[in-house]
Amino acid sequence: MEGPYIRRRRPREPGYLLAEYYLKPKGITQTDFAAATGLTRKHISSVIHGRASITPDTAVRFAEVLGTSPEYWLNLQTAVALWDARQALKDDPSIQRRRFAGNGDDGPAA
Amino acid sequence: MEGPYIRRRRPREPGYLLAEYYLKPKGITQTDFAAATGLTRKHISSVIHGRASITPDTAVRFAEVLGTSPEYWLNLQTAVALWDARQALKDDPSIQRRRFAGNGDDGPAA
DNA sequence: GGATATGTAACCTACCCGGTTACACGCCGC
DNA sequence: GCGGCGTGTAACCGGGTAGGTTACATATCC
Repeated sequence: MEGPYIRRRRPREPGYLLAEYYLKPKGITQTDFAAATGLTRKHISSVIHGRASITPDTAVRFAEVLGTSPEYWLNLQTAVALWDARQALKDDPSIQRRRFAGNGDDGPAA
Repeated sequence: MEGPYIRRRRPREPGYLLAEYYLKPKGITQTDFAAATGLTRKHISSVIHGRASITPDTAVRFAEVLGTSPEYWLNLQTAVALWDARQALKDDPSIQRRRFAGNGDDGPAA
């Protein structure tokens, strides 16, 4: 194998999962969910459409209302953010890759 | 038991672990590490002292240079951020807790 | 006295979270 | 037709913060 496993496709936005697997099945409107979380209707809409991301604050609010764990929502978000960061830095020459990696595969010691 | 397990004390800053378990043991200076990651010396110092947090961008840079996973650094950071968010929202009245929680412990169905 | 490593302050730019207000559209029931 | 509801979205704003530049101070070691 060559290198760590990296998703080929961008992970789903957490907002998609919120709408598809929580709000829709339970028949919860965005308006009601906004009221329950203490956020604005507009902000919930932004999250669902991927224009706003899940912050720690948002994750705790979602978790408290839905009875899930905050880590669940936050991990979904960081997966997306990490994927984006990897893409952006893929060939960035300002990084000296494996410069201080633990094992001695940085060439012969001589 | 009552409620989810929550750390009593704030998790360690990832910067502390960077300095204590990576830079110091390997004899890497902040200056060299900054050069290797493509960040500024000042910014590395800020991360180590908890004045700047690990973003996805930073996590990827650290991982590439040290040969670890980006998730490692990012998870350390989100653990701290989540702890802070939980504290800040602990008694926030704008959240309707368990309003849409799945199981029916929201009272008798009458 | 030099060079090196670090902390830190002031200042700046860019980004983005989350809010407010307002308008437009589609659907439903009357 | 018309009003209410749920939703999308645009414009605008305040505040926070990532990360940079420059500069100065300190401590250590040669």
